[in-house]
Amino acid sequence: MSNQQSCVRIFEDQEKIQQYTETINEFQPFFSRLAQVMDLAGNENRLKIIYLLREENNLCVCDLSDILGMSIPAVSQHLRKLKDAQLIQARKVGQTVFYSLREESLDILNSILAHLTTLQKSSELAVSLN
Amino acid sequence: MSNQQSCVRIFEDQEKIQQYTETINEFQPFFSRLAQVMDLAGNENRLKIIYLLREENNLCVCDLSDILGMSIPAVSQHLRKLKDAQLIQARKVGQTVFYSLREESLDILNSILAHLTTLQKSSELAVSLN
DNA sequence: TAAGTATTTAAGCAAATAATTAAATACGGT
DNA sequence: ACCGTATTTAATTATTTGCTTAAATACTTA
Repeated sequence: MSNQQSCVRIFEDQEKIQQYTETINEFQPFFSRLAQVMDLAGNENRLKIIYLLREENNLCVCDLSDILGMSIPAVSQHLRKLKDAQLIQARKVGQTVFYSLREESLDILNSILAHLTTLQKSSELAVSLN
Repeated sequence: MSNQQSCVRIFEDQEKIQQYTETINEFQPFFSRLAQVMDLAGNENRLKIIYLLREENNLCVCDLSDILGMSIPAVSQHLRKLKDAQLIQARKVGQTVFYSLREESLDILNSILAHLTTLQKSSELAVSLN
């Protein structure tokens, strides 16, 4: 940010801008975490994985690969990211690894997935209005 | 996907897998749109822009640049993406462009931003438990 | 302990992302 | 019509992403 040339608006409210700068700063860690979660949910395949894990707890890499038509390593790498971010957990039984959503992430993930039906409803509405 | 070699699990439920494949397929457009929105919110600076636009409707590129300490073009390009995805709208007054959240996207954006306070609360709780 | 299965890891690569800088556009006031 | 301001657009670049293929690891069973 070399180019710190503020605009020269007439009505800019320097105090308000200062205030928001501070608020943003104060909430920094939460913006960071929230963006991380949204970014993970922002990949279509990962979003489907999250959806499937909520529908059917304890799916293995294999199941997800079959359902989504993706290669095993591709699925495994997505799962790793979700696990690194503490959104899911793994449980190994024999040579099979079962994944499930973490209790602490249910809230946020459910609220994301809730919009699947919201979007569906509003698309039905849009159709019926034609 | 050349490597379509399903695992040879004993307890795989072929019917269930088939059923989920269909469900995923049926919801495809909604997964796609939801992932798009999440992806946009999954960038920390964009998430802050969304937050600021909700707090203070009608901010100009300049304001956002000042508050976030980002270059004007960087902000402008983020705004373009949000606008392309129909999440925000622009209103030009003189040479200033005021941005605001679109009515139709308030629902989903509010539900995302709600987690800022959720996360803050749970971090306070975590601290108090020490 | 050898062979087979489930999963992870590593290396490589094409595409997407987010910034920067510079130039273009649009508008207002003199 | 000219100058200054607000914003957008374009070109470039470094980084990240999501996949592929191949190899490594872990566990089960014969």
